Amino acid sequence: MPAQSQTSDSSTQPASHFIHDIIDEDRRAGKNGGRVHTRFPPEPNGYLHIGHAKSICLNFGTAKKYGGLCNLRFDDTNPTTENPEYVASIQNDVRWLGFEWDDRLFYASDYFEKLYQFAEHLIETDKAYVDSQTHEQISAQRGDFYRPGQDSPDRTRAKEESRALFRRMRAGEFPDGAHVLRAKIDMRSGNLNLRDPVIYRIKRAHHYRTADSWCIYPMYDYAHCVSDALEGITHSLCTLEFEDHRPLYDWCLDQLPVPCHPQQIEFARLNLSYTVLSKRKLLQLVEDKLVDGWDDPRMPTLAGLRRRGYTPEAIRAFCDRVGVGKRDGVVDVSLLEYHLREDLNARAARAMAVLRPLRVVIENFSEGEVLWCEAQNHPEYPERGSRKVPFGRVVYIEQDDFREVPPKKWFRLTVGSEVRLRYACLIRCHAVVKDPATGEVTELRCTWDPDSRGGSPKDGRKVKGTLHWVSAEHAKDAEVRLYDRLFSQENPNDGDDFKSFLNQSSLQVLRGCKVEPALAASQPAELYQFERLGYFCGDNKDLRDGKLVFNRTIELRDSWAKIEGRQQGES
RNA sequence: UCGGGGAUCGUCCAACGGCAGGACUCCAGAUUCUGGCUCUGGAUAUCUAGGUUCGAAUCCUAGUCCCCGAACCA
Repeated sequence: MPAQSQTSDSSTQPASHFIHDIIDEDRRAGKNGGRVHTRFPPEPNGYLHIGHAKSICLNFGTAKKYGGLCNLRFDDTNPTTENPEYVASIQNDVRWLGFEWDDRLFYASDYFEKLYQFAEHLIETDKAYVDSQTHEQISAQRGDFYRPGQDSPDRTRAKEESRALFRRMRAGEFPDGAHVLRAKIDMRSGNLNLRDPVIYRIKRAHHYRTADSWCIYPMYDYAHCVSDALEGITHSLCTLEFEDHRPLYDWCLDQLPVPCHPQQIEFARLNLSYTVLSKRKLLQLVEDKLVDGWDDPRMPTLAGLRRRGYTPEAIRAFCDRVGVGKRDGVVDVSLLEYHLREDLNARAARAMAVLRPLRVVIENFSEGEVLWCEAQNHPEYPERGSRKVPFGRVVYIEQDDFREVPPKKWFRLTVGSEVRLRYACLIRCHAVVKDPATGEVTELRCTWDPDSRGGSPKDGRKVKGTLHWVSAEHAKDAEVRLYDRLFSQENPNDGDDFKSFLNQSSLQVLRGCKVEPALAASQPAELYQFERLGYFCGDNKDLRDGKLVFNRTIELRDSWAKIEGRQQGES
């Protein structure tokens, strides 16, 4: 059985929720002929993040559940912020997450001509007019939360005149901002979105797909609902902030001869503790060089999570567990980490690596002799085989696994104590060698028990501590990047400036780490558990040309750190 | 002070007039050649006040609090 199938992908049948209740009811009533067709509609103005993953899983997952389809559509109606790099990254990320749109890749910009014709239809039916006032005049007339708006003097403009002006807008006869096309709805509505919203503006900007063929561009509220209808979408799922756009969504479709009228349903977007999930803020981190690009392993982008070592299965399981509701809240990042560890524990091959090496000399072990130790690749899956790890007279252990003055409940190494070197043997420490200048421990002098070859002593005595180690003679050098959460505050969105909550030690680069020789063959993005430390992966950019670079995806749970932390709290 | 939403363990999600349940987190223990994994046990919640009902998280009334909304952004 391939290792892949033994992982913990729990994405078989996602949990039900209020949206599926609505769809169940629609199907019972025979709406849309029982058909379910959704869409994921990103704007290509940034990289996808874990919040988008929730929407992707919802949209593609809903289609799958009901035997329907889900389109990928780029909502590219604002040429000033969008570009092909984002289009490419989004497609790459959706595929990586495990979803496929087949031949249903669409762009709102593909509908520009149709959108334009529908706009003329609105003018013909007296449902839209060209307003020639300034931006300031229009916004002053909009009123506010407490006062109704006032009709524009152009609201009663003859439709022939509006039509002529609109055509001249398209033809490029006016400068940016000279005119706009507005829907004629209700300037006194309590819903500001219905106070004659602008649906077309003049904007001389080069569009990454339509180049310079247009100088007028449709606005979201108008373009989105029509795009949905043109694609035969049945359920248009979006986030809560669009709730009071729904009357406008419905209004537009009610005025136009579109093939169908999709139902917009809003759900709560994902928020995660200790991070920010807004494209604006993420873009700032990138532009201000506070992180190393959109795929920095500390970023909550899918590209960043991928480089960090997250798997699509872990992210999907997380999105499924988070659920779908209408309350906006903040999901604890520990839930994400739980699903990550659950998947990685099943998936990752075990290996030994020493991050902060401490030299250990086994005095009664012959110089030049090598003991080849049989080490399992995965203790829970013996069928994944084992490897031979060389052991010699000099090995490295983790500095942190030795204490001259052991705290309570310490069962690692100290002078006089005995520990197991995993898969190798038992050793006992007799003496420490210190740097005379600094007093720093530089070497341990130990002896081994030849009757404990493989790690199990012949007399069956119990040894509580087991350490990971690497033979000095055979070790490979590696760079290891230790990542921690990007923000030190649980909700970095709370204060005045989210950047002031950046965790100053979110990245620690360790050089001169010692890894077991088998790791020399590791590949970019390959996942490991470095025993007793955590999950690591080969960096997908910098692991190359024989240079070993590993990213720490996440630490193992560390109950010793808790005990010790508590002890220190008590003293 | 307008319009739209929302209030259930610390967190997220269920319960759709009939025993408030699950997951994460936390705590205690068992097991262990990873202080990992696994297993067992435990702690913690219906915003408030009235009402309807044999029975209310759920229905009604009145409050309170939170979120979103005044781009020619999406």
